[in-house]
Amino acid sequence: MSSPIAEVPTSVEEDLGWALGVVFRRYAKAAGESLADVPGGPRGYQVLATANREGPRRQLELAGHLGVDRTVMTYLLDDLEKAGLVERQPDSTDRRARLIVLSDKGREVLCDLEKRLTTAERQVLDSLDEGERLMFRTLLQRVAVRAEASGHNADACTLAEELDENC
Amino acid sequence: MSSPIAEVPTSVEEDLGWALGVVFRRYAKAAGESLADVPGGPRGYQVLATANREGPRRQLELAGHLGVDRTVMTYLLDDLEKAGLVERQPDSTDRRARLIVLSDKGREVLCDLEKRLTTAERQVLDSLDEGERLMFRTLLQRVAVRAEASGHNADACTLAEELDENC
DNA sequence: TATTGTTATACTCTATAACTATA
DNA sequence: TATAGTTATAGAGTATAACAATA
Repeated sequence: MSSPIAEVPTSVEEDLGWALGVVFRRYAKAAGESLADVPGGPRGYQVLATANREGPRRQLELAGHLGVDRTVMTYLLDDLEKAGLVERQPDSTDRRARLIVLSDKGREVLCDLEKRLTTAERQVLDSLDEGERLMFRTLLQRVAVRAEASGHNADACTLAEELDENC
Repeated sequence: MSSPIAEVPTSVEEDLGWALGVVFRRYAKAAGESLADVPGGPRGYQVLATANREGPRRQLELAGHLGVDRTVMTYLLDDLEKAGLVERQPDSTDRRARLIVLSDKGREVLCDLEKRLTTAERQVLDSLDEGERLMFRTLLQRVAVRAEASGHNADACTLAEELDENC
């Protein structure tokens, strides 16, 4: 009905960027709708999830983990704090820094949000069976963790220059 | 050195959205740097690649395939056309529409861009071995093709409501 | 001097609305 | 009346710069 393009599955070799973009946008849309009432949307959720999983972290750490600017993190936390989901607590080891901790309400809300997100995830990974889903998530997670670790200072031209493709 | 978060690989069960975001941004950054001189950057490339692979398509089709608004597509094509990489040709079956076709120069450039992108892709998928890379790309492609097909009219609440997670 | 966090500002990107020309 | 494409405008999101407090 809509676009006649890509109804024929193309070779796997091409368009990693396209596939990543489609899946990312699809998930972002589904998650955004599921979390429409959450301050900050999917990002607000990620702050809650990270603070809950990793324990109290500094704003700058959270910003790096989420891939946003520190100024964005300020606004995000303002909203979450106004909603009573997190608190900014002083860091006794560095009085410049603030540690982000979940409130009791934040923990409650987080539990509910995780259920909602499971729905969104199912929608996106609908075309995979149980085993494939696990495989996909495992590989994606590995790529992501590695990407974050080697991270923000991308070693751009370090390892590649010579390539021979059949154009 | 940078953020101490996520150096401990977390359970696969959580944070699909986080992993997708990290990998997507990582690829976008690498691709953006590789294609800095291309009109429209990675999107310009995708227009060229799609037009080459699928043959002449209408602007609206391309916009849907790339996940951008039709107005964005206009600007994008303006730049690509100015650079002599594509041409807007009349569609004999509908005089309102324009078919996007690659110029000879566009085909030349595309070949070079594909080589560059292979570098970017290697960086991103660095942590996977040969077999895992193929598996990951195959699964991702499947998810993406399905996402685009079932597509833009997401059947949001169609299949899920009941969920039991251990919070 | 460098860093954490905040605020205000500017910029980029994208979508919205109005328009032309076709159907 | 509805659709393909263009243009101008407004809005959302993001980054930049300047600041205060602390290291």
